[in-house]
Amino acid sequence: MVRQTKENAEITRQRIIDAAREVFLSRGVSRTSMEQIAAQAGVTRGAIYWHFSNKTELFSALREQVILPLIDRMDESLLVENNDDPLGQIGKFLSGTIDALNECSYTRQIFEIMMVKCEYVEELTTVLEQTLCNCERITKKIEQLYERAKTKDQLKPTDSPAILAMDTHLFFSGLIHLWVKDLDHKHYRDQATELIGNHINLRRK
Amino acid sequence: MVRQTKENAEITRQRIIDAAREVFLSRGVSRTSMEQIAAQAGVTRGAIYWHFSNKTELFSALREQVILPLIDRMDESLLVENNDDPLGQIGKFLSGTIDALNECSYTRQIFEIMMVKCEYVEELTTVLEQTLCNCERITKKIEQLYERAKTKDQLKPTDSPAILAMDTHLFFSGLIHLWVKDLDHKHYRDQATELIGNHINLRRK
DNA sequence: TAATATACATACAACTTTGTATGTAAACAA
DNA sequence: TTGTTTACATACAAAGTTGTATGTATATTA
Repeated sequence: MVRQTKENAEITRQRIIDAAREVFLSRGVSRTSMEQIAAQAGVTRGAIYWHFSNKTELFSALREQVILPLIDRMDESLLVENNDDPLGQIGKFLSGTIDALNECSYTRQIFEIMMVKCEYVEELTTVLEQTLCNCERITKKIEQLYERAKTKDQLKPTDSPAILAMDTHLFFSGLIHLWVKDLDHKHYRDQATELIGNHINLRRK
Repeated sequence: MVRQTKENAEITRQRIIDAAREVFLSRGVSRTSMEQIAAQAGVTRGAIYWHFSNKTELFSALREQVILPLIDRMDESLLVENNDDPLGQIGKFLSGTIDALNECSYTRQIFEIMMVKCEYVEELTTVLEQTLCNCERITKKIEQLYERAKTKDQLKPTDSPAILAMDTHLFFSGLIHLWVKDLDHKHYRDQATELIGNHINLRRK
């Protein structure tokens, strides 16, 4: 097979991405060679270099396939809509993200790659900046929800929405990190929803 | 110089570790070669291979030089001693760790290496397990302090020490991660102490 | 239907990296 | 003082990795 149809080419491209995910996960991004990815995908390096100019671009494609939809999901889930339980909405947003990880092994694996099997140097430092930037956006949206919770009298009057939002964001960052690292479901994976519930309840009036 | 005294050999060994830290930080662990470390240390690969059997062992030596003292510091700082402000003691423990990062650039750099410039695969997966294990220990100690805070009537009566401890641990994990990534001191590095104070105050009766 | 662009496979050259083997001069021990 | 070990430097072999150049059969287009 030397020349495929457009559709087949797209399939090949996706197979390469999937192969990269698998090899990245077991060998780490830096240690995997194009040859290893090609072997896993059942093609030659030629195919990879035709679809991607180098390993960094392949990694970016892999990452964006999961991160962009996830960001979209977060954004729409945090839309400040008419809701008479803003505090509960925050909880649902957090556990919804965990659910997404639980339900989709692709997403889960790519999270693991990004968090413990990837080195953020040179071309990839921008990825970290993007992540921080996204954190900031989400924190602001959470703050809006806390403000609505305050007007609905769900919070303790002494607590400020800005402080609560930042605290929740830090809590959730820690949870995500430990969730990903908790491969044998010892302390975080199975308890995540409960931990989120507890965190939210600590804020209840 | 072909044969050094024991003391000089020890100096060389430390120079190699220091060089590794610097190169790891700028190029990532996987991408740095022994040759690059040797050049930075002003020796040849021969010297490195005499002191360390391979890059993994060199990395471990580098890591333990910082992690072990830090764990010791945490442990003694969390010693449940007679203290009439256990809640404040938790806060001091957390900000003390941040202070340690602020004060020692070695520690700071090695944290950065371990968190965003290193891939945890194969030989290094045990490091992640150790980290989780240590987290568990610290959470338990924090829980003890929250229990003392409860008996001292510092907490809201509805809040349980176990839940508070876990929540604090997740908060702090998130803070450390974001602190390390916040290279331009935008949102976390300069505000860390304040964030910790807010977190503790959320628990106050 | 002929020309062209596509979607790869194959081949090649250059460089890097690793581990080890060997050399060696000085420190140390007897 | 003479071996022996130490603390490296140097040399070498083997393998891996990258990017590109080139080949090629088939879609696609005009």
